[in-house]
Amino acid sequence: MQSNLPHLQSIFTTDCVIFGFREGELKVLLIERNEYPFKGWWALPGFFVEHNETIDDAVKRILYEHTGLRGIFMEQLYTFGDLKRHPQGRIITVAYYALLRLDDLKSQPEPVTDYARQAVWHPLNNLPDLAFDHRHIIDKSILKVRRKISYSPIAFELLPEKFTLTQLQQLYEAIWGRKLDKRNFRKKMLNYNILKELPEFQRGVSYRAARLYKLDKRKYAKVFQNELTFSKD
Amino acid sequence: MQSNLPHLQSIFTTDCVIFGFREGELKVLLIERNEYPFKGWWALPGFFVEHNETIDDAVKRILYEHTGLRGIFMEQLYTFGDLKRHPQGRIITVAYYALLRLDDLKSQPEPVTDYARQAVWHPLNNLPDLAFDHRHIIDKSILKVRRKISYSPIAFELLPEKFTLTQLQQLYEAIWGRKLDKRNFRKKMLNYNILKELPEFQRGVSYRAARLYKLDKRKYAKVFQNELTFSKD
DNA sequence: AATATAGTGTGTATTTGTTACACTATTAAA
DNA sequence: TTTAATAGTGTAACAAATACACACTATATT
Repeated sequence: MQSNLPHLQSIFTTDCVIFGFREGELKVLLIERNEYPFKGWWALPGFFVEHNETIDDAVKRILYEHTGLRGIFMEQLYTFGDLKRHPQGRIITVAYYALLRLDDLKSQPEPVTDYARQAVWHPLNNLPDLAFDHRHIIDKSILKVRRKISYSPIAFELLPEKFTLTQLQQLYEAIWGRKLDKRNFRKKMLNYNILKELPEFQRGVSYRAARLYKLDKRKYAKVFQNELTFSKD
Repeated sequence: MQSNLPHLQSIFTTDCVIFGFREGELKVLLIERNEYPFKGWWALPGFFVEHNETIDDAVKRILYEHTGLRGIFMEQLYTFGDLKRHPQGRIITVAYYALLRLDDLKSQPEPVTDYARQAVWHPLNNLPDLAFDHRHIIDKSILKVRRKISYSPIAFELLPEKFTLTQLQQLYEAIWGRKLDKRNFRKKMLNYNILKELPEFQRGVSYRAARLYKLDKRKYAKVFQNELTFSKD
């Protein structure tokens, strides 16, 4: 079936917007392309989808290659099929976004693939020019994440297992791009009843020791039964 | 580029969940397939995407072929790429949903295409068995529409230009599958400030003449600047 | 002609959620 | 030990969502 109908054949790829959070700001993992077109440009990690491979599987592969991790939160974003998005003909891309705990990374990401010269975390607010329509894809991802964290607290996927409420608030502020009221934020978060207060405190980061919390996954699942996808199989 | 890399070639299609609203219930347009596989089964209208055609364009084509109308509200839903969704090999489908004013239809839909034997509006609550994973696609569409009408009043796309608040409420009730309080519904809708009260009344439908409203498109656009896509170019 | 019915139409009280706002306790660094 | 930075806490005003009860009218049935 693959070869009979050449005018119906299409090549397609996935591109993945991988978000991380560090130093109070959102980061995106970009690769420097080592292939034409756009050789030397920054781009989203992504690759072709094989004809015997699920799209999800292709994304999981890309995530693993770039992070060495499995079980990363990921979700399909949108499929882009403009005729001119790729200079060499119409290539469709199914874009995903993923949320990553940067603390889980052992080291700086080193791309296993050879289509990339390097992979670097870029602050979202200061992105270089990007290949193809990748800037557009990132913008669309942010909008999605922004909307989604207001009805499903996926933000936790960006934090270490144990976190302070201040960290959580800074994360929301980074995603929404505006300051939040500390007391109101805490009230609301604790009212969700999905956080477990830990006996421990975080020391050394700030002047005063800060209470640590972690996500209560049972209650979390109860309240937000939206099927969240993770890149582990 | 199309023929060099056979293992990267995939065939893909779009499938379109076309919703309508009549007699107080949501309807979905289904076709009876005239081709194998699943010949004789009910399925979503959809077709192959040509390699020199935008996905949006393919959907617009399908919408026009089945309704004779342009300018229908449509939005991309999700891209399905399971290996087993099509018995003859992996065919990716980009699913869209569309909202249609049934009153705009001149006549019963007659498929121009010959892959369909007939096209029939089915009540959403009583669907036949469907080909492929089309049932799954429909379910996902409903969830999307349900969520979307709470933050963006796309429901108007299903109503005639002039409508009563009762009709609007019945539509919301059909989409959400639950009764709403009449007074609260009216209050909320009128508070959006996107409805224009008409001097006219609707007679003959109910015992009492009912006030007609129409959408104030300027204010609507101001408040909900979410890029809504319509199938006109 | 009387009556039942289904639909339209309106206001208020209650609850719930959102926002605004200021001080003390603790720790680190000078 | 003094200074500066951050953690942590409660309440009042306001806005929004919800619950709730009744009056009116056109039509259909008896």
